[in-house]
Amino acid sequence: MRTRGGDRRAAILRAAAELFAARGFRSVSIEDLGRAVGTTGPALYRHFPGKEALLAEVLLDISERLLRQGTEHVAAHPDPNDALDALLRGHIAFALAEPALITVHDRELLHVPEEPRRKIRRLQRAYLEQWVDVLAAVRPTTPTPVLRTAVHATFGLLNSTPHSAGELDRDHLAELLFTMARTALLAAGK
Amino acid sequence: MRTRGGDRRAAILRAAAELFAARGFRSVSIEDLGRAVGTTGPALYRHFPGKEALLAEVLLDISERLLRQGTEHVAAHPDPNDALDALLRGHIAFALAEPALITVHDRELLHVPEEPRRKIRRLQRAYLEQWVDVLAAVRPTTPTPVLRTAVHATFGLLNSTPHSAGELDRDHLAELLFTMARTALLAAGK
DNA sequence: CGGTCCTGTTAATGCTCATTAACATCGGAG
DNA sequence: CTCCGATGTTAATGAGCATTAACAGGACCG
Repeated sequence: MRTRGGDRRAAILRAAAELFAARGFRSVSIEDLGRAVGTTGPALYRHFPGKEALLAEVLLDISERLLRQGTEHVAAHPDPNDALDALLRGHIAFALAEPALITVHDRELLHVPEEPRRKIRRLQRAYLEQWVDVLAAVRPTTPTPVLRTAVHATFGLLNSTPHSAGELDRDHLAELLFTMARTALLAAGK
Repeated sequence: MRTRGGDRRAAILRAAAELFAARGFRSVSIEDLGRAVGTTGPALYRHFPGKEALLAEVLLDISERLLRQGTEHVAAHPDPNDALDALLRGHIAFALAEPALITVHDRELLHVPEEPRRKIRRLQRAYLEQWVDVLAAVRPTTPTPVLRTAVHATFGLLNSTPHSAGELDRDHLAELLFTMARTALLAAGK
């Protein structure tokens, strides 16, 4: 029994993110995951060493994508104000496109085993430092701890997206989040 | 074996919030909860009908406290600008004082059984509507769905507190959050 | 005193679930 | 055509854990 694109694996990752976001890591069984991609539970072990490793890979993937996207945006915009806007729009686009990933991302890190968790944290920290560096260029007099905290808080604001079930259409929501986040971030610098 | 204050029950609720916040509902066993308050696991059943009911009570308590506090603040400030500031400061104080409660509050609702969940949601919605009403008085021309979403996003910002491990001291953090949230909220109204 | 409620304790009970075993099937390489 | 590796399937296995049973002591009330 072969899949056309050859990516049962990718399908599992996608389904896992969705299910973990909706019901929480511990409440999703291996059998649930198998069923979601049209196989039985144990088939999963042909693709991943175990349930926790699967979660780790989901989180690793998210963190890497965010960091890579951030790096690209920063590189593409020499002016820090432009870079900041690009970071904001990029993060918002990601959050709107992949609410499940965003949800899992800050909810389930706790269930990842020690070693991959360290790596994920490193990536998350690197992503955050990108923001801090850009922000520091815009607000040179504000102490770094303040900037770091402000960026953290901004992530909280942006990642609230999945909880705001569609009262607004995508574009208005994106615009609203952009405005709020940008003003909040700049207000943080005194 | 009697407890002096007679509140084994309250101790369990406190410990549960702490443990659920740190490790997640499903990862905390009845035995863990018992041990945390100096008894064995099953003793818990003398105070709560079960683990889910215990979680429900924790969340109910939080939601009620936030709503009550909000009501008081709104009642105490006829001017909507003052009321908004009071709501902000109140929420921030709560989040800083009880990071565990805040964490559990928006992470574990999913594990609460149907019936209490409805009640908790109603309280959360009522709390949110308090903010929306006050904000609407300050920004009369902004459509309600925008205000609602903005308040949601602001909660995301404020509740990020537990994740910002102490880079800043309490007072600076509170002030920073206040400034960011206030500007974001007001910027939302065009 | 004697009984009853309250709160604990330890020892079942049963279920869910991750993981592994043992056994198919199929497609492609030779 | 045949063999092998990749991928599935179903049936153990075993652990963890919520919940319940059965039993005990102490406080308070009469």
